[in-house]
Amino acid sequence: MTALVWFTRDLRVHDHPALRAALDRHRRVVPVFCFEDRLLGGRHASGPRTQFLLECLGELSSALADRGGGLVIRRGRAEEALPELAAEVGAEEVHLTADVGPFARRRMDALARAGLEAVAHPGVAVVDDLGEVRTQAGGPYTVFSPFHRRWLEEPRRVVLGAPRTLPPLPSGVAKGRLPSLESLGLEQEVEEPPPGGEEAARERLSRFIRGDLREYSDNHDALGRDRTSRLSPYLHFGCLSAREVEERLPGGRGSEEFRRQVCWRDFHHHVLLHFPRNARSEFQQRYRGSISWSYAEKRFEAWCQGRTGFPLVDAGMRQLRRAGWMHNRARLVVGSFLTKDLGIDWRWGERWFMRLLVDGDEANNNGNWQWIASVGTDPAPAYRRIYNPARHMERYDPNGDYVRRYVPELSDVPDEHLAEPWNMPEEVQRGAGCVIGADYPEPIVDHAEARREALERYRVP
DNA sequence: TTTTGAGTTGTTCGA
DNA sequence: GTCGAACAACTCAAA
Repeated sequence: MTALVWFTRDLRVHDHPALRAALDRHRRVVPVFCFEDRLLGGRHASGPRTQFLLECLGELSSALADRGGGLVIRRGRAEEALPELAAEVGAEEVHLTADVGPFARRRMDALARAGLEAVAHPGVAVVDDLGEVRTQAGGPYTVFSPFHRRWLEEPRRVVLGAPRTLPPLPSGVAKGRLPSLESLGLEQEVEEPPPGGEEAARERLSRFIRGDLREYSDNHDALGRDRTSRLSPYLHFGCLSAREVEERLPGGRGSEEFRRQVCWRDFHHHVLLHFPRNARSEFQQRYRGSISWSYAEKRFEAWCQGRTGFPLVDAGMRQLRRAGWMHNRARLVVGSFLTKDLGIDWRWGERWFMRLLVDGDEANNNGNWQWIASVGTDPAPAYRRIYNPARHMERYDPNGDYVRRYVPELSDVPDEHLAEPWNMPEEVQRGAGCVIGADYPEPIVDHAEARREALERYRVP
């Protein structure tokens, strides 16, 4: 008996329930990854993320080969390529890790229609059956805190080790080759991307647990220090299982806080599972079609390029361009700025993030964009989510380390003018080599005025 | 069914 | 500079 193991966003050998189940039940196991043009060229296409994916796959392939097996690479629609491969190797079922997005779920249905039995296993979230976490009334949760309380009580599965050995691939099966990024029609737009792969992921997790986790509660919001885990890309592609991450937390205040952040990931996945239409429209019905979003392209472009004239916003956006990643606190500030100060449709911001973020994840990205746009699951009123970039800089980047790292024009601006450089007297501007309007942009909006207009927009009957 | 407590991460204004 | 109040009433989830 032969089975396929279809890898999607679970690119690891440790703690992999689908792989383990296939090995337990079948003598021959054929691991496969399928490049889908729909994903590579669709609205979530991304050069940086695909490059990261290629690195993960290269390493996964070696890890499987080191254990006696291998990874088959195919190109095309899964519901065509997988039944084809199944026929080649005489497999009747395919094991995979269940996912929550609308696309992943449609794809799984298509596979069933194509006549290949698909067996889904847990492995993306911490909790096994996210859809079955229910309120007492039997419905899905839409507020984080009650979800979190319940989530802490949910049963957990046992963390699995990596298999020691794997059966060899059937002789004669075409293994296929990893494509190059260029051949996929994509380019690496990011200068300093994180390295992909399970090894890098496990190394980073260990380092985080030994180091910054202890002081995580106090430091995770400090932009200049940047003591976050940076595990998000690895969690997105499943180089690490979220369940194993949780299991390895040693306890204590930092662990509690970090675990709560991991719970947000499960929460966003839970919400998207139950409300797939969120992928395209507002979770809150009262805001669907009732807010007149701006589509001002020049302003959007200024935001994308980090040239808004607000140092913290620009630093965040340039970090995204440079690293394919942005500090969470900065994501909130740039998100608030785009949707509240510029009044631009949150979907534009969501799309730009998906293009550059190595950790770009439909559930998390959509959930967080809707949250900061005040159209999602956040119960707080919009006026509490209009962030002042200057106040945020004073609070979370008081020495300007973060801003100066990513906005070099401002390196010599004195601390007291860094949050609002447009208020610098002219001779100070010249002294700092930063003339506003020449070396660094004028602010593209007046925040106080933009705030008043935003409050108007959200005043929906 | 009704009631009750609570809701990630704020900002501004005026005393 | 510091502090408390206002922002605007609403909906979720559990008891």
